[in-house]
Amino acid sequence: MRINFKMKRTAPKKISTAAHERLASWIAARGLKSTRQRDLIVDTFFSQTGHLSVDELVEKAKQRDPSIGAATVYRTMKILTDAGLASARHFEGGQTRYEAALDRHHHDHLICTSCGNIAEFENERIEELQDRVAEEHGFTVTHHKLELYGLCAACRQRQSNPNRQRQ
Amino acid sequence: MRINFKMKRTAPKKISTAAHERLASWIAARGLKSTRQRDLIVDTFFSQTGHLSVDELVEKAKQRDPSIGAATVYRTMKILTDAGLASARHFEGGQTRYEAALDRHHHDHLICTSCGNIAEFENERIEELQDRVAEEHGFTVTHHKLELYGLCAACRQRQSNPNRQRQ
DNA sequence: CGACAGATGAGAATGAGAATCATAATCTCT
DNA sequence: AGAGATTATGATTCTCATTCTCATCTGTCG
Repeated sequence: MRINFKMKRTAPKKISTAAHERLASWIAARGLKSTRQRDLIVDTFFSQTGHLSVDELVEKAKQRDPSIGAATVYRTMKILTDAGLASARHFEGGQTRYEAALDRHHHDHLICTSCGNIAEFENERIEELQDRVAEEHGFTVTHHKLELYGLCAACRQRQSNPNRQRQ
Repeated sequence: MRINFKMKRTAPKKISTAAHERLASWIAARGLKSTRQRDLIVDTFFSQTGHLSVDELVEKAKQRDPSIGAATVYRTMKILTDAGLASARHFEGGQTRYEAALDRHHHDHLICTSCGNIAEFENERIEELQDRVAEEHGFTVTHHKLELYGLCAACRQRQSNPNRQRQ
């Protein structure tokens, strides 16, 4: 199954200065350097919403500076992830996707296999049950992955009314 | 995180003739052919327990017939999957792992990130909650992925008693 | 400024898996 | 059993995401 994920366009996001500050101290704390490219990529990332692939990020970054290399984007996203400012997700489809993680609660995902739309949800009850299951098996859970794949409302509609809404 | 998954050694499995029969009719039904290699690979797969990577299968198969090619193992596992006799899992670590699927209930997984041990569980309540969540978001779920990562009992013990049990 | 550690970009390397292709094996029909 | 048609095999190549390498460049700190 080859899915063409698209971004979810939800609330507009203000470019968080908190993120920049946290990144700055993270970088300073371990002798890394602050560079033009890094800033540009970070800026680009935080000015988008949704779950971005590296490819998409590279494309957006190159619009601002065509000399940006893909390797740098990979490297930068790794730093952001390590600093807790982004989190990497591995949905079906083979690419890693990143989402902003600053001050975000843990959440899981609903993914439309038709249009690639990604919705998020939290469910405390499910988490509790997971912990209980783990406990019963003697496991200590460090992280988990819960992804629900299927059709979003729009795509279900489209499939049951195939005569309308064809591109 | 690079995890070295190992097989879970649970109940011994008798080499299911039911599986062979089902495969035979599947193969017959679509004009495929029954070959020595295919049989060998299928046999090898069903004589193992747990969640096997293609690599591991290739290795085991080559022990019986060194001329077996990796491509054939990939192809055969795809056929088994299509026939509903195996199911492919994509845990962290990058490789696809296959488990026998004949007459098996749906289940999810607990994965030890230290020793690679994989335990299985079913939880009807979690499934119900997932469906409810999906419904609230207008999604129709076709499949899902629930994986709990952490330390199994043995590895937790080992880590809290680091002076014992070091290799 | 100057040295040096860290960063960059291009391209090569990697690894899992799919595709290709010439050859080989199997099935069907008689 | 033999022929012909078709599928399978194994080696190799290809793809794709990601990482690595390396020569060069750039912050940073004294």
